[in-house]
Amino acid sequence: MKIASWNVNSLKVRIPHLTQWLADAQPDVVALQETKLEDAKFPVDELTAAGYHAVYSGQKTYNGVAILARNNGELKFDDVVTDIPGLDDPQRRILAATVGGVRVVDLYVVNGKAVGDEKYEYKLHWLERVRAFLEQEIKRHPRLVVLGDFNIAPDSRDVYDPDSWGEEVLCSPPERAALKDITELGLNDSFRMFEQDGGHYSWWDYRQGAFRRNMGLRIDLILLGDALKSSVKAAAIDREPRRWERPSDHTPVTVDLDI
DNA sequence: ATGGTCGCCCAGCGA
Repeated sequence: MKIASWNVNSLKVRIPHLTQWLADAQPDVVALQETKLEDAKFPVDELTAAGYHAVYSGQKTYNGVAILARNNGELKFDDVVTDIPGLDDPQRRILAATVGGVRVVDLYVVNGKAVGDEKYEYKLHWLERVRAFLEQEIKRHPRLVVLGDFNIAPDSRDVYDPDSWGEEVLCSPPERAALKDITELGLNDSFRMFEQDGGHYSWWDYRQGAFRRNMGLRIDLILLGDALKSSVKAAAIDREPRRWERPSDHTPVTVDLDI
């Protein structure tokens, strides 16, 4: 089973990129973030034509998450969750579903704007509520995959210039501690199971030719529950779609599981 | 030295 995560930064704009990438990469399950679409406008027909069905939790203009699964007759969605205890949140950032025997939790983590901003305080609160939810999820579903745009670079290897970035938002110690509280539930950063070096990023700012200069961050993660660790055959970042015309600022990340 | 790009839709915010 190949599982992917991609922040598409508007599914309406990126549907050609998504359908091309689905054809190229042939993933079984794909978590999307920043769809920026109301559910009534979700591109069901285009995705059906591409061979995928979907669950989605969207809103106008901002946020929005979706999970796609290949239409091969086996990958049905069960136990869909869009809201968690302790977060009465109109922002559509969380979507959980069971598919193919795997529990998938798609997250579009709050960006936080700047350390100390009220959005930053909300980010830390949001992450704590998500941690509590995941603690319950992994008990019920040991075969747990938590993936998405975490808006946190786990350590300095995940930042193009850690000295200049310092302890700003996406890299601040409290954010990294909140992520550690999640990974310590027994959720493993799949990319780091295969690659220890820095310089591998999943997001590059649209400005300053950041992609061309590889000035990026690795903030899109696929965390695998301990029960899935022995099944992982590969984890990768696919930079190709970031090279295409009118790209998302994020590129897809993937894992291959032998299940 | 300052501001630099997208996407939402047309003003300015969020990332």
